[in-house]
Amino acid sequence: MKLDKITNKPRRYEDACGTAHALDLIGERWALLVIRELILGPRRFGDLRADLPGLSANVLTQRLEGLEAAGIVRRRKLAPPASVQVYELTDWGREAEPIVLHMGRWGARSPLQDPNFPLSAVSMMLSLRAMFDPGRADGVDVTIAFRCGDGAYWVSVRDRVLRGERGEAPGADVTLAGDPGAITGMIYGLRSLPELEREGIVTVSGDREALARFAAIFELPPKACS
Amino acid sequence: MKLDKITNKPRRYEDACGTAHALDLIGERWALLVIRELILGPRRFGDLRADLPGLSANVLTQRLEGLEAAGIVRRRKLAPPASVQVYELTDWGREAEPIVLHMGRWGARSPLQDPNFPLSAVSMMLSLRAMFDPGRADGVDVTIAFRCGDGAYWVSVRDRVLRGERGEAPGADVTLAGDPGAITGMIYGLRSLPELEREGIVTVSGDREALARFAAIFELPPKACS
DNA sequence: CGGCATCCGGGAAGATACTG
DNA sequence: CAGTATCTTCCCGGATGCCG
Repeated sequence: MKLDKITNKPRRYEDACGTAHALDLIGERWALLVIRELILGPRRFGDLRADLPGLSANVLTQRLEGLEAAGIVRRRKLAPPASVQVYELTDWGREAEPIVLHMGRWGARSPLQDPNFPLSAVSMMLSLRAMFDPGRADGVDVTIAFRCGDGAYWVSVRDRVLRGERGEAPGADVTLAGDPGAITGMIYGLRSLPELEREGIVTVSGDREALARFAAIFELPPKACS
Repeated sequence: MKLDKITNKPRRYEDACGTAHALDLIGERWALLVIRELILGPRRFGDLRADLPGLSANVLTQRLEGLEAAGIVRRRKLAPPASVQVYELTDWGREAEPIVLHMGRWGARSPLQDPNFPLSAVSMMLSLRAMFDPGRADGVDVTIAFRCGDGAYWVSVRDRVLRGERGEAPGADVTLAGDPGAITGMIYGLRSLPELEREGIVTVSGDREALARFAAIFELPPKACS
């Protein structure tokens, strides 16, 4: 947390409201996006930097320190022979996920949003979580593997439940490789798959019918008329 | 919205993620608290200043301008003879309420929160909305009126549904007058009502049994062990 | 390479005073 | 009452360099 030079205490809103206190903890610039990148599991300093392009190293250090002091993030050293340091959410930190998802759904309705900016793989996964509607998933049973950069992710829909994690997919019907933003745009019906394949942005292998059934579940919320 | 001197465009995260874009819009300091104060209806510039001590006039002006440009807040001139200007949420802005409530519930679990700071009347009302648990409201039928400063508010529980607004209560069982923070602390069982009355911080008139049934519904979430 | 300290410029936040 | 103008403080973000 940021320390005030005079009082040597974190700068706060000095408001007993829980929302205000939450903003004391996660309201600083980049803080919630760091949390977003940690929702799918532990990550290294460099991973975070790579997925948050505008965030400089010193600010990332400050945020991680603040979030750790607040009990939201924990740093852990992996056992040898890996012996690398990773950052992960605490149990309570993980409970901030609904905040991230709610903000995502709400923000997606903004008329000012620009879908042409880069999208991290974690954001792609969380976007699917946020936009999943069990009412449209009737009878769908599909597992999809994603390969984005050197990261592997997967999602499955079954019994009207969506699951998704980082790692290798257990028996995927179809594998998508490419840019997360392009993949997400395709799933939401904003970009055509043949075109993306023709341009080499996305490659597909496996059951394309399964992919179509999966994509049919998702729909972007309508823009708020401004 | 804030404008960058070089590009003359608002400073953004440049991230296609909906969460990041939401932060572009409401992530600036004080923005979400301004929204919080508007959730229960239109307010005047001076009302907002009074309920957000610490927020200076120029920053409030900037936030209101930014939120208006984003389509979250609208400024409206009341019809004569009132003829005063008020700020209110747009339909889409009102949909940010779940974000505020989620953050409130989550922030209330922080071990670092200090309930001794002042609490606005709107925060008191939203806190009740956030902490209401229909499962504990079985058979409760109570309406409570609040008088905080010169503002009137009310809540009712009936058929396991909580309602609450600004204004005069339609047939309240009991009326509470005093500081919102003290009232909230009493409802959550953190402060004793007899003591608050003895010290003149809260005054009660009406059916005290109804108040007790109402208060029994509410319980603060456990602190996250840090 | 990963993590962190330090310096610097620009700009946002905060306090105060002032105006219609 | 509803803002605006001004000034100061401090945070953000970039660059650099140190150390394991």
